[in-house]
Parts: sequence; C-alpha cells; structure tokens
Amino acid sequence: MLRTHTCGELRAANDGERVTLCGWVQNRRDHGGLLFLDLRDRYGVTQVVTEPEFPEAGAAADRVRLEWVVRGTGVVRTRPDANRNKDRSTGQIEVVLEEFEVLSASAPLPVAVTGEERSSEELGLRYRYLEMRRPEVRNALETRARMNQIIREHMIAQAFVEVETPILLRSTPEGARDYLVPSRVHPGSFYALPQSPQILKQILMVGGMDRYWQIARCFRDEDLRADRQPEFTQLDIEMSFVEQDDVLEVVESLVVRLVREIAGVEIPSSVRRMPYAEAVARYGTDKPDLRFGLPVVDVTEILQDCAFGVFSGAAKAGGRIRAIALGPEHPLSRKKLDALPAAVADRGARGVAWVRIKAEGWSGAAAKHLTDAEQSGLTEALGLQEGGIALFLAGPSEVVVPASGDLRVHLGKLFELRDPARYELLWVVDFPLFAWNEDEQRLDAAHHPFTAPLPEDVPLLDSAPKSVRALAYDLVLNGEEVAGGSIRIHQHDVQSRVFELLGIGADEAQQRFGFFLEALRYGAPPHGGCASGLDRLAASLLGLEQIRDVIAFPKTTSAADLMSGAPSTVDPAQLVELSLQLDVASPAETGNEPGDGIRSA
RNA sequence: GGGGAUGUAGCUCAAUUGGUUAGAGUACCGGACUGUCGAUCCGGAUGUUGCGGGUUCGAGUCCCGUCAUCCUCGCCA
Repeated sequence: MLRTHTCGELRAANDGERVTLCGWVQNRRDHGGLLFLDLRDRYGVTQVVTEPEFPEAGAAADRVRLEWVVRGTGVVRTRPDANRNKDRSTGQIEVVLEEFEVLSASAPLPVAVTGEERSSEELGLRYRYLEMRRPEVRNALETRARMNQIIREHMIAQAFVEVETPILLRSTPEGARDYLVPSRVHPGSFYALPQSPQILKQILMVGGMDRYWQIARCFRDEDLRADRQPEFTQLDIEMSFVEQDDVLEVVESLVVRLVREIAGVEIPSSVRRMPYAEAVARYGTDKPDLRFGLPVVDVTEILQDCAFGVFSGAAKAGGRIRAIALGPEHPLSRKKLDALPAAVADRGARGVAWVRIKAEGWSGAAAKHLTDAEQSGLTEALGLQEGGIALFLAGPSEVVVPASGDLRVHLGKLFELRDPARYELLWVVDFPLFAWNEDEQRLDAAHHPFTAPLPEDVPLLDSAPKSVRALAYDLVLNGEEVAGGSIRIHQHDVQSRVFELLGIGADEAQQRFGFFLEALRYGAPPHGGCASGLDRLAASLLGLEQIRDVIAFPKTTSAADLMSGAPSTVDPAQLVELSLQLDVASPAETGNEPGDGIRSA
C-alpha cells in the first residue's frame, strides 16, 4: 500500500507514530511559514501541516491546489487544546509533513466537490466522478452496498438460491416497451432486455429450484420520473409450495430489518394488511401514506338529494361525493382553500367545495344548501368539530377517488404531517385481477397475466371477471410502493382461461409465451414471489425524493448518460453487420445530439 | 406526445421600467503572512448572457423558434 493509514483513522492515541497518508486536497490554508492541507479519502479528512524544519516537503506542498492527489509522510502530533477541531473525528491530531509528493494534479473543477452548494444536476451527471466525492453521494452508494449485504445474508439464511438470469432474452409483449438488441447471426431478429425476470423465475420453480432470489437489473423503455430510471434494480424472489403469507413474511422481515439497520428506526416486525378496496375507499389510492390520518369518507348517500347542484348532480350521474374532515388544529385560510383545486386538477377534478364548521352556523358556498339532516349526517360521518373544515370532491368515481387521494396527500404536505423519521409499512392485498382498458375496450392484467385469482373468486372468472380478486400484494412504505408480487397460476388450463379473458388467443399465447406455457405442463409446483425496487427503497431509507443519488451512474429524464454520451450513433459498418438500415436523419445532419450543449462547454 | 420551471464568468448566483463599460462570492493566477480548519489581507485575469431569428435608436431583460436539465400528466403488465 502507498499509505499506512486512511484519512479517517488517526487519533490522539497515534501520537508520535510516523505515518503515510494518501488523499485528495480538500482545503488549503497558507500562512506563509506554515501551510495546512486537509487530506480527504473515503474514510475521512486529516489535517497535515508543513514546518520550516522540512523545507523540501513544504515547497512540494506549496504547489498543490484543490483536489490534487497527494501522498505525505510524517509524524502524528497531538494538537494543543486551543487548536483542536471538534467537528472532525481526526481533529485532535495533525501530521507534520517530512516527505510530500504529488501523485496526480487536478485541473480547476467544473463542479463543486466541497461546500454546501451543490452544482446543477446536469453538471453533476456529466462529472459524476466528482459528485461522487461529495459525502451525500458516497454515503448513498455505501448504503446501497450495505443493503445488498443485508439482503444476501437474509436470503441465504433462509435457503434461497441465487441464480443469474439472462439479460438477452426473448421479447414477451405486454407491459412496458422493450429495449431491443439486434442479432447479428439472425438478421431481422432481436433480443429484448428483461423488464423483469418474471417468466424465468417461474420456470426456475418448474425446474425445482424451490427458493430463488437475485438482485436483478431490469429495463423499461418508458418516460422517466424522479423515481424512475430506464434501468433499475430489483430484489427478485420466487418460492415454491407457498401460500401468500409465506411470501409476505419473507419480504416483510427483510424490509423491517433494512429499516432498522439502514434508517435506524425500530418498527413492528409484523406488517399490517389492508384489502385494496379498503385502501382505495379510505385513502383514494392503492399506496396510502399511513404516517398521517385525514381519511377520506364517501358521503354520496348523505348528499345525493342535496340542493347543492354540484353534489346532487354528481350523484345522479352515478358519480361519488367524497369528503375529508379537518379539525380545528388544521386551519386553512381562504387563500389556501382557493389553492386546493390546483392540487387535484391533474386528475381532472373540477374543484374542491368546503364548509367551515362554526357555532353560529356553517359557512361556505355549499353550506346554505345543506339541510339540518344533511348537516347532522355529515357531522356524524366525518366527525366534524367546531372550528373545523369539511372538504368535498364530487364527480365521476374514476376522477373523484384518485383526486381524493391526491387531496389527502396534499394536505399531509401542507400541514407537515409526513414525519421523515417515521416508517409506516403496509401490505395492500386482494388487488383486482383485471383492469378495464377503456381505450381498447378490453380487460388488462392488473398485475401481470400469470397472477392467480383468489380461489373463492375463480367461479367469477366466467360470470363477473371485473370483480375477481387476485392473490397479489404490494408492500407500501410511507406512501410508496417498495415491493409487489403475487401467487402465480400453476395450472395450464387456468392460465389459458386467463389469457382468453385478456383477449390473448391460443395461437397468440402460443406465439408469445409458448415456451412458458409448455413448462407449465410438466409438473409446475404451486409458487409465488415478489420483487422489490431497491433504488426506491434505498431512496426512501435515506429520505431522498429522487433515486438518481442512490445510483452510481444515473441517466437524465431523456434517458441520456451525460457522462459517456449514451445513447450515441454508431459506425455505419456496425449497422451493416446487423442488417439494419436507419429511417431517420442522423444526428449529425440535424445538428443535435443528447448532451450537446454541455459537452461542447 | 402535453403542461410547468430553469439556462448569465470554471462553479453558485445578482443585474430596477428595455438604457450606454453585465457584477458579487468562490475557484484560478501573482504577492503578504507561524496555528488555521469557510483562514485572513492586497492585486490580477476570466463572459458566444444555451443556440437561432425577430421587434427596437438600443435586448441578459420583450416576441417566435429550438436545444438541454429538472418537475409533472399520459405512459410504466
């Protein structure tokens, strides 16, 4: 090693030892006859100092600038009390330089490596290796590594076998857009990158692997968000001869442990379960944030004949009226009330009606239309208190239900009810098996087409498929989905029936999933599993809103890698080799290329 | 594909109603200084105001287009 110690480990106990440190120059304080350098590496920061007694080392150190990589040798000296730095673990000592060499100089920096001000995200991505020197990014990556270690221990201890599945595999339509890879030896044919190893892990069960796990990279060519990258990482699990609870227990015990060991918060080891229907009814979403209350109440029955046209009109048209009650501890000014509709406009909700509950009478546009019976009905249903407010959304169910969820979350933010130190886990279970696709007038798989129906709902497959519930489950952490899975169909005939309901004919199923359906015919064990998005989970545990910082080399919202310049054009010879011909003007002709503006800087 | 925000020195930002030479901090370069830890002090250099077009006597500022980044709707079985 070029060093005897790291920059984070010397203490007063090392006084008098001769040591060698390597690191980046984080700061430089030149006093003329005396020069202080702060040397930084992954482990910490240590102050080194020059003294006139060693002029050669002093002259060499004098040349260095920020972020140069240097190596210094000298004796550890305990600092006088007045000169100790209490904010730093190595602050009791310093190293008096006897020898000093520059290992690597640095050009002036294009991004801020130290200090509280962080450079723009664009520059941070372009110069990711410099951002990575910042503690917040380094800490996130170290946290990911610890999570992986905990996961590995947990899975191995429970007899799971880690199996790698291919990155190049067959495109199986449905779901997200595939990333495609052209085949050279099979002109006109393509591999797809996995959206998840779903079919493969089920086939592993048919192969008798019994308990599989993998930290798997997944790829989906869809538009991005703060919590979505084109490639992301899942903890993938599949188990044979299990019932739903068996899968949930494996996953929840792991996530509870991660919350404890990563976030340092102790939470109950048994995670509560809530049917999908209840989650949607009470919280307007299938992933409720249970760190705060403010439940949504359906008041359609109470207000359906109301003199207020907005309410009765919605009810008569078959819609719903949903309300959230605010106690006197959550006051809203007229200005804030007027800003509420903007919070639900995304969902197509037209407005938010409100009434103030006062001793002398209710006020608000809707108040004067409410009969005494309606007022007492609302008071009881919503638990209204004097000094409080009732908020109402009215309209078609498919608008008002999700809008009520958005409104609740908006209020949670507004009143700062989302305690960042709290971790509320919840299993949402009994999801519907199918979702109605309005555009194409057919059923879609709500989870995926291999999800098993609830046994007691199987008869409904023929009579009322839309009301069939599934053995599917999502793990929700503070209002974010961090894992999801299902018990799978292991019977060939049931699988065929589901495909039929999804409008996938026998021929088409054969063409798309033939190899999988064939596998189900050769003794498939009952099985089920789960997958957890580790990027989001890591971000949640670190209290981050976006996942880029828990990924070493993330991409932009247009799926570009600003550091390497991917995606890029390729040599025409490569296209010829792949039997590909482009039908678009090349970027060279349009003069545009991703990252252009910044790379030319 | 739609909506919104942002783009000024290497970096973080400022610049009044459209007004004449676009500033500050920091980094960088030079100098002073023996106890700093955001060192301090003195001096210096640094600009295609993202790009293209337009309006105007005059544009960082107004208009149109475009590119990039971020947020978001659609999308993500």
